[in-house]
Amino acid sequence: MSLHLRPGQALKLWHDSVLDLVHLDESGLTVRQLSILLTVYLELPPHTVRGVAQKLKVTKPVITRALDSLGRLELVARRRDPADKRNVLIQRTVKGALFVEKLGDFMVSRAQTLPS
Amino acid sequence: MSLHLRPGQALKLWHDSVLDLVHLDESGLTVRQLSILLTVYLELPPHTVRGVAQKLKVTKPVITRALDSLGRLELVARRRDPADKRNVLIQRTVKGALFVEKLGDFMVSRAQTLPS
DNA sequence: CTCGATTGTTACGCAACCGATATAGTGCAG
DNA sequence: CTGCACTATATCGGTTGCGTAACAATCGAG
Repeated sequence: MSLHLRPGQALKLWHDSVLDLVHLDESGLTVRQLSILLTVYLELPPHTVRGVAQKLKVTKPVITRALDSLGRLELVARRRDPADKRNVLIQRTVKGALFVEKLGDFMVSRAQTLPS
Repeated sequence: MSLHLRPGQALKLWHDSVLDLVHLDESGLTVRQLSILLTVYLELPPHTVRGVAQKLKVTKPVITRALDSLGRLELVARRRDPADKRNVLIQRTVKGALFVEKLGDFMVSRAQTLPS
């Protein structure tokens, strides 16, 4: 089952959800950082700097710096890969999980108030 | 008709769309700037600095600076309100309209590929 | 006309981000 | 063991964003 959405509905949904996010004020976030966060919490582990960089099509330093920021906010954590110590595994945190969950709730809630 | 969406679906939809936006690389954008952009293009004019600031619950300088950036990108334009010259009216541009339209298309397209 | 209120902008000091490059640590083939 | 490939991070100069506070322009009541 594919979800049918008209452009106007889609944009309003995005707008409303982003507005909720801004109000949450945990929102010094960049679009890139948000993208990294969602990738880590929605896609299957393990996540490495290189892997995420490829997915977003940005350079590795961009990811490193974003992880610094997200780490400061305790939304993700870093751990060396014991198997290959060159790798850094990006891990989820309780705070990050709650944050992403809240984002999902916002969007679900906003979707219900969309005009037909 | 309200749109039914499960949290998992909603988050994946957000993730996929944001990823498209990042790839678009017009993506030095802040979440706040994106929020302003969508507000200007989805809500009924006129839009003033003060009005948008209230809606996002941020201070006016934040809006002024965001408009500087968005203006540099030609995604919005500014015009003095002839009726009350203290006001600045935030106006849409061709480039901005195309950009927002693309965002909507991304999201619609992504919605169709969501798992049930 | 005048003065207080309102609008948007600018100035300042600080922190964060960017791209590009250089570097340190690790793995692995030979 | 040696050298090369690969991972992530650190460093550099420059740009941009932030919050707070001061500011100029404009309106409108009295």
